Amino acid sequence: MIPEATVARLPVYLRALTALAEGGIRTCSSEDLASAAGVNSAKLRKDLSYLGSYGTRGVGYDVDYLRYQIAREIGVTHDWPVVIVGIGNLGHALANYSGFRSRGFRVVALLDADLDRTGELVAGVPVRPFDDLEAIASEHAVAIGVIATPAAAAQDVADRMVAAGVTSILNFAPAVISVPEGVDVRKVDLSIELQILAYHEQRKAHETGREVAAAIGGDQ
Amino acid sequence: MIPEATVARLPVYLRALTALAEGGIRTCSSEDLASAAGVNSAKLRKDLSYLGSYGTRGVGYDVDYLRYQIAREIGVTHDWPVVIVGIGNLGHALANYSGFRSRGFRVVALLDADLDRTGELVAGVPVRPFDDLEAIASEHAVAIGVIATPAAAAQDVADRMVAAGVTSILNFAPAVISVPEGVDVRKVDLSIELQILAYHEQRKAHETGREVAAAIGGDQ
DNA sequence: CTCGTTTTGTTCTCGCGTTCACAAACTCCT
DNA sequence: AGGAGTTTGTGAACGCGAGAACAAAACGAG
Repeated sequence: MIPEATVARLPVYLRALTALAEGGIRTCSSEDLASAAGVNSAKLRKDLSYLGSYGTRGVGYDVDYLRYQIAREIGVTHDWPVVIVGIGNLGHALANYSGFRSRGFRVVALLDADLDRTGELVAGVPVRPFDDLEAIASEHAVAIGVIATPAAAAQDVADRMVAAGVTSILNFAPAVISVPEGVDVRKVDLSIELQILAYHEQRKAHETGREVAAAIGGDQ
Repeated sequence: MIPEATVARLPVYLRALTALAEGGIRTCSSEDLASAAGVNSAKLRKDLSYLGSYGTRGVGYDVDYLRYQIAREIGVTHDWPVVIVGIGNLGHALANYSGFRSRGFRVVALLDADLDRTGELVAGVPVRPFDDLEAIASEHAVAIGVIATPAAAAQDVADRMVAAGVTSILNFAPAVISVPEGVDVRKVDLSIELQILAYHEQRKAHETGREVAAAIGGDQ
């Protein structure tokens, strides 16, 4: 059993290894890979040790071999079919995102509740009515769904996805969705990320403000 | 000092409180708010206790009051100016995202290195050359920048942002960027999120596969 | 005023994740 | 072959966050 924190970093290592491979590098030390991935080398080695012993002491890791082992562990040696629901601005961006195709995912359908959009081509894939979800999910054995709808629709979409056999959901809608046991949900929320930055930014401003105040006003 | 894990949840509470307020609810218990935010009530109360004692025992929390206190703590009682660099599909989506404006952020500029885009209006804001970064940053006192460029450009953009006085960066490019001490970076990576889901999906498939194998093959 | 009910704020314990530090193992050079 | 130099894999210590459990405080009924 691989710890969740490690699982979340494996894709980062995979990307770093791919970058190294594209740079023509065939072997790397844990130090090299760690700095490419933005973590420290002890953590990297421990993470990799959960997968097995794929390195050679005194030498390092074979880039291609390790890359394959991580890809296999994550499960992206073959493509996963994915449906995207909600073809607004974000849905468009996701459909066009080339990183999906190149990293183990294939967008098999774009769905939107707005029937005026039906037939529109986005990134070469036609938009279809949301009601086609069940047919598409069973036809392509879709296990992963992406929600890019407004918040109000998110729970309904999630329910329908689960009923259609989807067991992993990536939710971009700014809403908390509840799903049955056994279904995984990951949430990406743009404005929450910004608010977290704002908090730290405010603290920095406070700090300097205090320093300035102290410098000007002295110790009153 | 508020723990980082708590800081990351405050925006979720803020959003849940806003939803409750819009539903006309003026008072709520920790249990109510916790379920709206998708956490358990003990954790919620502990998180809120870091801010102060804003509840009333036996009664609960005043929705508007608590909302203001959290907004103040996060620092979104006033708007933060934000620049977005890279107006591709994702940049478009971000510029159009209404959640920014309504949650304490104001997009003051859209920048793109491709001069053919200059002047194009996106969500009412004109696209300007990337070289205007310094002028815009100092004019509007921009502290927060968003990177929505391809991976190859991310580090350069980050360096320029830091030089222009940006001290918080939200990075959507699939690349690790390094910044000096004192600059905060948060990373949002779409394909990494999907890969994490893929890992769990594969494990589920394995599980059922084993169960099926066991059911068919017996205990050999 | 007193007692029972409700709900917060806080203490305590447990488990996970991170990091340090080092032994084991491999290469290279002499 | 042997020793010096590298680098991995892992055991142990430490710190942080999650959750349970409870005491303190407010409210309302009689």
